[in-house]
Amino acid sequence: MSDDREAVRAWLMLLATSRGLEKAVDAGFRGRFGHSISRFDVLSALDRAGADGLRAGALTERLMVSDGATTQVTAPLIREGLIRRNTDPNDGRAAIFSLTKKGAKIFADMAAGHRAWIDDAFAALSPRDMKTLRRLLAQIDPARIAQSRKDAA
Amino acid sequence: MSDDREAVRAWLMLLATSRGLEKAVDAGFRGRFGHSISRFDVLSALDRAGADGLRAGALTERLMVSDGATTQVTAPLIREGLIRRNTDPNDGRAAIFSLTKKGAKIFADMAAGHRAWIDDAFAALSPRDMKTLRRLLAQIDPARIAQSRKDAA
DNA sequence: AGGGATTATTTTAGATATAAAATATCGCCG
DNA sequence: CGGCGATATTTTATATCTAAAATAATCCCT
Repeated sequence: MSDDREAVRAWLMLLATSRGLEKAVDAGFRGRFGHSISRFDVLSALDRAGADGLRAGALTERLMVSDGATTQVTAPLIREGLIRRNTDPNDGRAAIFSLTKKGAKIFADMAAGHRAWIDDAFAALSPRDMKTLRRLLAQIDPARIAQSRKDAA
Repeated sequence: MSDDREAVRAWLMLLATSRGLEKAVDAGFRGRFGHSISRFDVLSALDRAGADGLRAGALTERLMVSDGATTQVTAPLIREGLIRRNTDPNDGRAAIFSLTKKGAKIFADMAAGHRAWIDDAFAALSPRDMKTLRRLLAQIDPARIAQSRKDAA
């Protein structure tokens, strides 16, 4: 094991940057659209999925949250008519979520704002820097922690 | 504005990596010590502050959370005797939090686990990579978002 | 010194997350 | 074809977080 703490320092900085950006983006969405970043994530996933929509399980996977969270975050979006929830005709257990026309329109506006904010925050980085950043991030592997914990047990 | 979406792609990756690590570390702390990552952050801040401890406001600042969250996250740590809360003798409004001997001991154990987990997760990166990563992260500026939002208003 | 503005923190109300229990439906085996 | 284990989702009980109201103590001006 190395004697310094380069990895911990990098991790603390990664966490601070991510939290800072997340808060700023969330504040932006709430202020301009009255929706949280979590709801934007839902709209984004459903927008990508297209007309077929996504089953609750698939949506949960893309959002990286628990099943319960998906049920809860979709509820206000349904109430406001941005997304709809249908039961799969082939499987009565499955729920299928999809964007409404209204939801698609609002998502487009939110995505444009999001894009502009992120471009601002990353303005100091060159395209090459951003590629390097992605390459480095790709090498970080959270799964190794769970593995290491299992080995220790 | 650039025509591609390099910044958004980098941001999404940054967010996913940060969330993944945060969840893995939190699960590690909960499983091995019965404490959340938030509580670890409190112990860490107080450990650095030393015997003098930190006022509630200073602690809030270091944790990057709201005042209310600080009150709430410290409560169970006080109940379990890991930290203590004293009123500043020179200012009856101010609360001063500091580590107890028991808290310092538990923090040392948690910090060792944390260090090992992070080293594992970052194992694929060279020390030079980690310096590069920190340099790139340092150039990302969430404050530009708030600024940009204000300008637009 | 008295009293209102300021400052420090806690409390409260509401949003969002998780884990686990509950509910509902499906699919298959005998 | 009837029932039981597996699967999909929701509900419930907690844990945290934020924003704003409430509480408490200090500062400072006249």
